[in-house]
Amino acid sequence: MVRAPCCEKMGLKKGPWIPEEDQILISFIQTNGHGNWRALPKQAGLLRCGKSCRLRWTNYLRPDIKRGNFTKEEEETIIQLHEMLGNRWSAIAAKLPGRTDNEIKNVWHTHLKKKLKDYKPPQNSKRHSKSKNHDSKGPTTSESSNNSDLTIINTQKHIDSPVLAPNSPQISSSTEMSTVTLVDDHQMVVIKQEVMESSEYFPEIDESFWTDELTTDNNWSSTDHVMVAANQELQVQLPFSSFKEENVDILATKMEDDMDFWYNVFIKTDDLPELPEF
DNA sequence: AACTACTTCAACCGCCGTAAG
DNA sequence: CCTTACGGCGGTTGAAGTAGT
Repeated sequence: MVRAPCCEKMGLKKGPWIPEEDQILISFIQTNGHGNWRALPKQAGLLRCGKSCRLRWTNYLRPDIKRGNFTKEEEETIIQLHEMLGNRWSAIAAKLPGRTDNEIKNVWHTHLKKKLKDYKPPQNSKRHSKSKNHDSKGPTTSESSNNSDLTIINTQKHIDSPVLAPNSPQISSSTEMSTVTLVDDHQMVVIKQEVMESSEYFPEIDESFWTDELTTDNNWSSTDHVMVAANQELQVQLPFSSFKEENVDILATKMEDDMDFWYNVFIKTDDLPELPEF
């Protein structure tokens, strides 16, 4: 299949949009919508190709676009989602209301990629012992709100060998270091750090290690930060429970900075009940 | 002030999936 | 089944802005 280039026709303008063009496009879409992008510029009287119009609208003129710098929470969400989804910018953008895939892509390439270089834990490598001083880090728990969607049920339940909850369905996913399991009719997720020896990374574990509450993103995606240590089990109450087993995907990704490591827990389902509006 | 190097980000390009004929 | 048209996506570009010398 060979297609003619979008703006092959002579006379179609390229390059930056001027305010007059923006106004024409906005007015036209407000009045007529944008059913057919290809036909739109002609109908609106714009010397642009449909593709250019669509891009201008979706990336810049749409009324629900959020302007300004990305918040720390947004940046963290992008990092987490990118770890999970890769360069699927539109999928990432779908979790960040008001942000466009283009914007996210730019932020990733200009800021976050660099940031992550210093930030990301080495893959598949045993780490050296580290300090147990956890008071300063953990993923922005200090900025978390009280409207967390997830609730920690219990923490610091020491287990010596891999144990799954008795009624655990056959839903689990694991990273190289952890097991994540849905239990109790999918109302709870159990994250277990295993394989490593606790003494290697956490010679002593005290109360201060655990987060008191989970952070919440500005979207429902249940991307939350959960501290879970070697051979420790953590149960987290999910904010919903009526999804179907086969549609649920859970992933715990290990994150690390120079003081701590923790897990970001992603719970993904296409079968969501009503979600809170943000 | 002038020049260069670097960064940012809006916009373009080309490919892909899908629907329609 | 094949072809075509379209919307959407991710990669890339280059102009504009900023920082450094």
